[in-house]
Amino acid sequence: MFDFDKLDKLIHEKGRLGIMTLLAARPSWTFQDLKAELELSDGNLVSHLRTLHDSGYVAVTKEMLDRPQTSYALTAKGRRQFEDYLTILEQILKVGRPGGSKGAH
Amino acid sequence: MFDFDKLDKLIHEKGRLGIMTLLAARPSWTFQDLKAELELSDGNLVSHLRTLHDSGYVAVTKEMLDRPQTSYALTAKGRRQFEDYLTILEQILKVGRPGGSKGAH
DNA sequence: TGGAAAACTTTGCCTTGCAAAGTTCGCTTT
DNA sequence: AAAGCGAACTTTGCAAGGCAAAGTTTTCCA
Repeated sequence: MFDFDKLDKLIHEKGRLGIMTLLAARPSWTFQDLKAELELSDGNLVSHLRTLHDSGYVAVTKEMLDRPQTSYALTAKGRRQFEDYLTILEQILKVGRPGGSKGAH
Repeated sequence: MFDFDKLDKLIHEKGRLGIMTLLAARPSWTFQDLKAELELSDGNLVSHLRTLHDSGYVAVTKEMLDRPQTSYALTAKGRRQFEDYLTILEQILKVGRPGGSKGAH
């Protein structure tokens, strides 16, 4: 009926889902911008980003400007995986809303 | 930008997300039908259903036909919560797919 | 030299999912 | 009546993983 069990565990976690969504929305994000937008602690944000990087979903760029600045972007793999994830979200919306947009306020 | 942190933890878990989606798709499901559709073990399915019931998201009906048969349905609260959840999924789809359906295969 | 900010590490707690095995209960069959 | 079966549920134990808090390193600026 729908492939809910194929939801990528790495992406399907609130914190990382937030990160992946932002990274998909815009080509590059600084650590500070992600932190401000997602309201996560330094430690948790770094560790989620490392998890995603270790899995090859996210590319990391370190610069030294005025201050040190690390930027993050999706890799091709990350983008593919996220797109598959979104496809399942669409299935859920379709199945979970019988009759289409009937009940929408 | 989007309320990813408002994703209901009770719903945002693969197993229970599957359950809630099915319950939203059709008024009533037997335990056996849920089990067949979701391919979860008895124990896990029961325990997820209990979690949802304890939170007032799911109503339980026990009958004694040929065999014992327990059925499950969403409560009004469960439906509301799930609808809110779906709303956030829509935000994610919108934000996570810049340019709309541009990249869709 | 002292301090601030960015980025990252470490530690520890605690929740929670999951698998596996066992239990209860009512019906059916012999 | 006794045995067996299937549905539904409980229990136990393990292991993964999120989260918070505090500490560390490095570079720039006053």
